[in-house]
Amino acid sequence: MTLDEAWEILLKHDYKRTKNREILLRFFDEADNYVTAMDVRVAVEQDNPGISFDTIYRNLAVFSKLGILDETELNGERLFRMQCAIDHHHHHFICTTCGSTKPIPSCPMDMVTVNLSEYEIEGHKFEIYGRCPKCIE
Amino acid sequence: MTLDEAWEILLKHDYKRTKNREILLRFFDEADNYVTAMDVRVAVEQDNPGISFDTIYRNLAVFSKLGILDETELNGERLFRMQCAIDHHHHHFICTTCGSTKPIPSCPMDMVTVNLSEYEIEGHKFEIYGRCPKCIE
DNA sequence: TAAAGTAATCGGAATGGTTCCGAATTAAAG
DNA sequence: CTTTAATTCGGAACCATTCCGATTACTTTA
Repeated sequence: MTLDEAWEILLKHDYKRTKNREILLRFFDEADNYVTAMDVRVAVEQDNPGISFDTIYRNLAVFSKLGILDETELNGERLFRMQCAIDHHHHHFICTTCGSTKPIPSCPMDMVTVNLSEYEIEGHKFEIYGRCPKCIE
Repeated sequence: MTLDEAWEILLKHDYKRTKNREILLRFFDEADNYVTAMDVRVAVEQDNPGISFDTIYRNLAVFSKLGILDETELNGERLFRMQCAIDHHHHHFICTTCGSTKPIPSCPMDMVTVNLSEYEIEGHKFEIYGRCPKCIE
């Protein structure tokens, strides 16, 4: 997802164009790993040294809700990254060392044979964890 | 997994047979939903009113490490349940309201076509979330 | 472009789940 | 029965996250 697409979504939902949101989005636009709120805090320090965690978490939650960011969890920490540009639904391998990802084009939901017709499905999660080539060395 | 099997594993790894472990295992043996540490605390109150969270978490971590319990995470909370008796590897639908589960026999790892040969795979997660028939009403 | 209204931000305090710590207790081995 | 090491307790500490009241910054409207 590009910066412009993100802003388009935000403005459409009546969120204002603020300096902090621009800083956050720019950061995620360049990073392509999953990062924590603390990572974000450190990374945007030169742009806004006094940015509060309240602001970070509040906006990350908004971005996540609107589908601008992807969110997952590892060892009790929340991780965020820019939503992939790839148009069709897919999943990821996630490096547990650096947070980098590799897309997995297929979705296991297509192959689930169990009868869940009486169940109300809200979502699903498929992720492969490990170490990427760079982090193995 | 039965109580006896759990104890067999624990003793084999030189963990002692204590009252608290027995209480915890008995509880998980009867419950078949994913529960939080707080749920455990409340549930075992009559057996040991003064049981500390330290004891609960410490033992749950041991059980989880030894494969006696299954562990997952939902909305920032850790959830535990007795490891399934089903012998072959599988996954679960998890009710976000009551924590009950339904097995999904297939594993998406069998169908992943992406080349991950240069990656070191540590694990994977496939879960479907939603509401079970009982909780829909 | 000034004023008004509302959203967003800040700093710090509060929260909630989890872990740590030293002292006391308990299980297993000798 | 003693000894030794693991386990437990209670409470403090920790850490990520959220809440709060006061302040600041957008956007709209005139």
